[in-house]
Amino acid sequence: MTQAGPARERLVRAAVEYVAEHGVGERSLRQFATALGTSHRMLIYHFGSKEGLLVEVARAMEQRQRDLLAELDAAATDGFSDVARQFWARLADPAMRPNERLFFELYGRALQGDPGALPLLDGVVDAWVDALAQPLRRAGAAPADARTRARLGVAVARGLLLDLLATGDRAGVDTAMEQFIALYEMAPASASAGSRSVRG
Amino acid sequence: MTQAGPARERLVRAAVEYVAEHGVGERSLRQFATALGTSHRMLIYHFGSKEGLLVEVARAMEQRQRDLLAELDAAATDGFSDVARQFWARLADPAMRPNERLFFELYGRALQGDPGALPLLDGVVDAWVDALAQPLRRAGAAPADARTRARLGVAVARGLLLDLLATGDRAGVDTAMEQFIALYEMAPASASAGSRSVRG
DNA sequence: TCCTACCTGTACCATTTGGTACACACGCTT
DNA sequence: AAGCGTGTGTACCAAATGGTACAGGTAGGA
Repeated sequence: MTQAGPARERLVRAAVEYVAEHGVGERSLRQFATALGTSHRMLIYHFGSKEGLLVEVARAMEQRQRDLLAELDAAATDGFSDVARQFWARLADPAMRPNERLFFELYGRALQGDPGALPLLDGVVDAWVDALAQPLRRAGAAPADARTRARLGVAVARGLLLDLLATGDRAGVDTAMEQFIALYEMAPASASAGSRSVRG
Repeated sequence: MTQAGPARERLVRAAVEYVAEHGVGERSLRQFATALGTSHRMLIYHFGSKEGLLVEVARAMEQRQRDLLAELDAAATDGFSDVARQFWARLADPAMRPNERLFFELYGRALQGDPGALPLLDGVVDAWVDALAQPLRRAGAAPADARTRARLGVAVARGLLLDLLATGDRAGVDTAMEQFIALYEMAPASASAGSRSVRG
């Protein structure tokens, strides 16, 4: 049904770029086709179905996320707080907003079971926790604590990005992020929680 | 074009309930109609258009959020950390997940400009920051710091809910939330950051 | 009784939807 | 030359889409 080849690769790249900028919305196969400079016939040929196209776009999005992360992790030199600050500055950069809008749109659809977006959920948390926990352990955190802290960090970043995308208040979210980072700098070195349980 | 009346109220309630459980997805006006026990003709009559229906659903969702918040705020007796724990326990409760799935689905659509979801963005951050900053000031925080801390708290809650909805790992997100709350308990009382800027 | 507001069903509309059938062209091997 | 994998255009399909026209029902007030 679906095909492989250079033409397909080109289409995937074009689709990711287009969708990042314009979103998925209620766009039809034909609308995608004309926007991508091809025909709906070709999209069916290469991806089998509309859903197949969206799955591919979602997968490619995941890959972009990972690439950005790897890039930043490789360039790390200073202490972890500074890495976090640089990381956040990259995420909050206006140039990234189309990507993040798409990310949250697909995330939301995936949570509702949309088969065209579900692949995005694969490791959408764990992959980042793994990648963030590593530098934290290097900075001296105990393994279990590093994972918890990484998980919290991912949540803070995503929550503040949701805020930023809705309000556009860069200064406000920057201040909040700075408070978060500063909290760890002020707290006792091994700020391990989790021994105390959250009550219902 | 659009009408007002008890029948409409009934439809809005039914629509919110249905959409909370099944999401918006690509559902057609007719699918909504039969699911709501009415005809697509009636939805057009009461809401003018499909989009009008979704706007109303989004508005009602916002209201539900506020109601939950007000309820918890009114019942507050202990220190803020305990209020936060109770609050989180409510948010993380499995019964709330359909609502939260819908919230994030609509949030994502709104970020992409979907006119049927845009009303959700109105005060989607500020209303919560206002409501959280108040008990924080009562607990002794300086006004500006209370707002920053509230904003960070909203981000943490939303980020961890995204995590929870994707992974289902209640224990993991609970631990992360507990670490976040504990951070403020361990840090110096007036943990005001923001004097230091995030570099680009 | 008539009027008006609210509510609803049937039938219909043009347009668009995702997907298919089929013919065809290119470049490469055999 | 023949065959093959890859790619593409045209034409078509049944089904579904959002929305409308129109007719009518029911209640209450004048």
